[in-house]
Amino acid sequence: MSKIQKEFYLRTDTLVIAKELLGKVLCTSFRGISTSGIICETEAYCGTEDRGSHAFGGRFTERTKIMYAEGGVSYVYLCYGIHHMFNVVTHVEAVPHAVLVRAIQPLEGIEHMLRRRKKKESTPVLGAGPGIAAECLGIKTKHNGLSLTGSEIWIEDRGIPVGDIVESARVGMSFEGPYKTIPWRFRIAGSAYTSRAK
DNA sequence: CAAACGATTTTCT
DNA sequence: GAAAATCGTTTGG
Repeated sequence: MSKIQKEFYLRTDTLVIAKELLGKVLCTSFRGISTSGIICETEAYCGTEDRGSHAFGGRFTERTKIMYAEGGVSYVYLCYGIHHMFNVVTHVEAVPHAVLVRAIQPLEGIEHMLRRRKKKESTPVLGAGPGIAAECLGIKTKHNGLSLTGSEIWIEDRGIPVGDIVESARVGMSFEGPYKTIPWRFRIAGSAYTSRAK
């Protein structure tokens, strides 16, 4: 197993990074509890031109400033007051690109995931969705800004074969224009662990 | 300081 | 298929 290094995230083509993250293993280790899962679905948010991005138009606030940091850190954001979204910040400093992890296939620590989700075994797709994938791994807003090359959150390349990648429009875009339908959502074809297609 | 809203999920009909 | 749950961030007064 090899942990992905900072150079991976510093590259400038966020779409390529989003696709390459598919099949990688997202790992967390908080307070001695370790969980991990294969990334099955991602979504790219690219900079100030992207209407769907929090950094659209160059917005720079307390919440979004972490997107302007150097690639290789986490951006965790609470949505609808309920769900934690886990993003990977990419690109060099001052360019607000990020990749949202939308779905994982649970690998290790599944019993912890079930406890966090308050489920027995009722949900067949434990990590299929941006909010619940983060919840499975125990990621909360307090983990915003953590380095992905540290010892609490990291991503490994275990050489898992990916196969075909399906591109589609992003979800939750409540505006009109080209960025509403641009295919910046990527998922592993045929995976049962991705969130449902629209 | 108050008000509106969101990169969603779950549950009920 | 539709509606509710729920709170930090953002925006306006």
